[in-house]
Amino acid sequence: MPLPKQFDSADVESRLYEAWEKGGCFKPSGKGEPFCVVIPPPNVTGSLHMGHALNTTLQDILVRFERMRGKDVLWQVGTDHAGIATQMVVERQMAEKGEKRTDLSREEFIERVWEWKAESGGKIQNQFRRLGASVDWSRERFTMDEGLSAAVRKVFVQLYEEGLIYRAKRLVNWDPKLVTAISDLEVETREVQGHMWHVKYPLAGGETYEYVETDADGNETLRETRDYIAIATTRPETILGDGAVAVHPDDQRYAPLVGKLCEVPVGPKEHRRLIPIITDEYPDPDFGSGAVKITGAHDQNDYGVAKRAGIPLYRLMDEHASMRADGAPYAEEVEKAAALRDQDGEPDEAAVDAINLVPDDLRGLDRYGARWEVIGQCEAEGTLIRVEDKTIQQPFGDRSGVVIEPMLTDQWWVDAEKMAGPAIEAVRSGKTRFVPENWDKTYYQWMENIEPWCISRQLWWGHRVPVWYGPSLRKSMGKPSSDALEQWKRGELSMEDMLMSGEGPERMIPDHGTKKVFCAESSEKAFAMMREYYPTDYQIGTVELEGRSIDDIVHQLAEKGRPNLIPVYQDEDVLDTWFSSALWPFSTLGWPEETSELERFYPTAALSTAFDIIFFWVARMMMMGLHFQKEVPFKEVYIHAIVRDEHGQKMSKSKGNVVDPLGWMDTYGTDALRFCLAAQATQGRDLNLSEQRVEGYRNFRTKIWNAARFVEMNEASVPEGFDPAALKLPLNRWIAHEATEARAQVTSALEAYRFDDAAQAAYRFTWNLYCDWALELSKPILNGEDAAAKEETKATLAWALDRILVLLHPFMPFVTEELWAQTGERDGFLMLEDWSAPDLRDEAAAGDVRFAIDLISEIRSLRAEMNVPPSARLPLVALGADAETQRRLKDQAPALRQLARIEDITLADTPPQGAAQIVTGGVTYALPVAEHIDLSAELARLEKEIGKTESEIGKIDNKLANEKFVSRAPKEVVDEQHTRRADFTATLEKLQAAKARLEAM
RNA sequence: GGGCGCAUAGCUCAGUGGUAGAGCACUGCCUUCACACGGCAGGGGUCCGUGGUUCGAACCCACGUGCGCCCA
Repeated sequence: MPLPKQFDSADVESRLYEAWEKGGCFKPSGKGEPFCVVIPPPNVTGSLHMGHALNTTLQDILVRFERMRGKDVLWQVGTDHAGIATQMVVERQMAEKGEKRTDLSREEFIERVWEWKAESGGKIQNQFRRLGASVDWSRERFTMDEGLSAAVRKVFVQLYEEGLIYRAKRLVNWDPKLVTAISDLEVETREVQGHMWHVKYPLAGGETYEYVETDADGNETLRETRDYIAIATTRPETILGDGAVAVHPDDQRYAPLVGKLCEVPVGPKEHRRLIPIITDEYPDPDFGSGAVKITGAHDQNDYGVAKRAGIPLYRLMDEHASMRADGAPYAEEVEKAAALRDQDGEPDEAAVDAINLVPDDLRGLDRYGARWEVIGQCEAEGTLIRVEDKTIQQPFGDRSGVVIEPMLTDQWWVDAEKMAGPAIEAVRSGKTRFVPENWDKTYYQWMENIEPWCISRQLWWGHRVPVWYGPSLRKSMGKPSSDALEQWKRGELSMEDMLMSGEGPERMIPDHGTKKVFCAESSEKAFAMMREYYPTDYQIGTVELEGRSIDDIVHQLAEKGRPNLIPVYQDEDVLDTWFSSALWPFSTLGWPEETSELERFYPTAALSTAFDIIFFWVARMMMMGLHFQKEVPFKEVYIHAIVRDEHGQKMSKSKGNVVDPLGWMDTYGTDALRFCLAAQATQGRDLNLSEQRVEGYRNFRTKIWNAARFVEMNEASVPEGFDPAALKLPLNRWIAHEATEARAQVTSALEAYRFDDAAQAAYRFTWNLYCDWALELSKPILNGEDAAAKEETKATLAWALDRILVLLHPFMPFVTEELWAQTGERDGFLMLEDWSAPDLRDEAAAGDVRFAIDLISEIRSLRAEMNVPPSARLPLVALGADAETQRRLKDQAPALRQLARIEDITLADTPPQGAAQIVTGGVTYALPVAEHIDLSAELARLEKEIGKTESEIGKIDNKLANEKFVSRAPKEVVDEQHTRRADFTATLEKLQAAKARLEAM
């Protein structure tokens, strides 16, 4: 069946992908050197965007290349569970039916998420199939599947036991809409129009000072007596939680105030708090007033200052970023704050956090409502100096779209600093190498300044923190009297007194006021730990808090007459999705089981990803891999570009310039998109994607298709026992030579992750050598009389086409596989074909064919310039040709006749009358163009050639005249210049002779 | 403020000590029997600027200008 005229990408793509998968082509062969790549797991709710398309295409190119080279390739695929995104998707779905997550129990909700995943969670996987990704689907993993969850729990428990995971109160990015901590990655900082409010903080006790400003030369520009310090803030509502005012230690304006107290200028007048004026390197004397208010619980920078100076961190807001409404009336809370401040030593974090410094009238307002109230009060009191319009950087939650509130909360943390050491060392020592290598700087910079990693999220969907809490034990005097117990139940006796009222020997009893942590890989193990810990006469029961406090539960149990039942509960938080992704290179290979895959494929060979997740993912995989496997997770990290639109703009939904890769795949075919992405994947620069370029590569695909049709129409095929090393004709030996060169170029480019060079080398060989010259030069032979030459040429064309299919397969898997199937009797799939081929370089044959190519090109150029009609045939006269040239002319005569439309070829010592002349390869050729020749045009053309040649000779002469060049430059460079000069001079002489002959006419 | 980049043809980009390249776009010619998603030919460049190193700089170094991005 002949090849169809057109390649139908839609039909071929799905059919072939299925065939590959069915044929087991994506599975490791079990033979050869192991080569493993783990796919960066896409979000299970995600769909394919251009970044995925690029990353997946590049990986697939590498993987197909290595597979064809005979390596034992495992491309490990899977998705991550994307805690927030997935929970949101399911909640949105529920909302459509008028349901809320909290209508369900946690368990029921998680069940719903699994149902959603079963129905709709496979979208991006199918899109990977459309891209042609040769991943091993039989090993697909999901971060929430049983094995990966076991890995997560094991890692958590071990790190906890090693002290590398801990619970602490620190500042996090709090999303008040989603009501959870989120990672830096999920925070998008945007410039928005805002304001800067300048506010006076009166000095305590009405003190005054001389405020002096000077210019750069030290001249005084302002002097006044002030009884306040001015601060500037973009968030006036946080004034309520100020713990200090900070100035730069070198700022002379405020030097007299350091160590003094000033007044927080809002809240009821009679309860104004006094806060210290301190120094810190953070305030920029040139920014605002130079004095910065410090609200440690609601600002990253302030947090640092407060921590350094021991300033209390007053939390002002609740989980919805509304002003706190808990605690005692404001007057009492202020006193508590003052009492804590006056205590010696560091204030207790929890005690400070319990203090609510929001004045009674502002409690329950949202952040912005409170802001206007605060401004209003300042204005009324005259402490508002001025309001400045200002562009400010504001953090937004990328999923919720609301302003992120830096907030002090209790979270689980990984002590990343301790784990970073080996991860830094692994890159320094070259165990893991970044490509391009300058990305290691980004890695070092982050690793060396790494912050504790917040791993807990206040969600339901995810790996639940494997920690259970119960009361700790403390000593008691024995069993309390039943009277005391009754009194305690009625609330007439404190628990303490009740417990101490007992008689008999001392014993351990639960103290519900303090927590005991049980960290274990399963509830069973945790339960066993508890059983061990608690006295045998207590029962242990697991409860879900579901919004209740443990005190309430304890009380309820007591009321029900079950004081011997100890309620324990699991931590309600889940872990950051990145925590499970950090284990990806070994968890997907089966860890914690000791699998043969883990043994064989870890460390993996290469990781391909974009630079923006070096921090969030690459660095963390390095830390976890080194900690748990004692080896790096991958030997090389290829960092590819970010895909931008054709004008270099970042693609974003708001700009509306997002290109859907699937759309282009529909229009141009997957192969064209893949080739385009590879050809543009240069190192060290972003990738500006243009539709015209994809179109160009679609044309390239069509070109290959048509070349194959040409081969087919000539009934060319590779015969049994074909030996490309035994070819006779220069043309055939030449294309074998070029095929060898091309394969070498593509191979070394791919080994160096130079996808652009690899694509270009394959493109050039296919189009500019095979199609433009091999096929064209074959035509006179195929149409000629020499049967043996015909057979050899047909066989070679078919063989060379096969080489092209092999070479292009990693880039364009579909069209190449289809042609492979359609153009011969094949033993198997092209994708499993051997990449290697014998070295068939032959410079002599290459020289012969290049002679023809050069001469044909020169003649064509001359004809075009002389406006010789394409149909006209011209005789060619070689002037004083040497023996080799004569041989070549004889050999190449059919080619010259057909491709340069030469009539016949003769040798002469002097040119015929009225001939245009060209000089190439040291020989002058005359083309009697008689009726076509325009004498002056031909003279002008020759003069131009002469001018160019003279200028080249001039440049070389300058060099050679330079004594220092001759004496200091390497000999071969000098020799080369002599050779070049000789060549140019010979050409020049011949050109001048040609010109002289014309002038003589 | 700290860090990382980029600046080469109209556009998008390779090149990185010795001869300036590609693709696309552009111009002219050609429906020739694989392909007009094609063929042939052609035009087009102070390699951002200024210094320095060197026999020699688009390339190495310094400074400057402009533009990105990351961290704070």
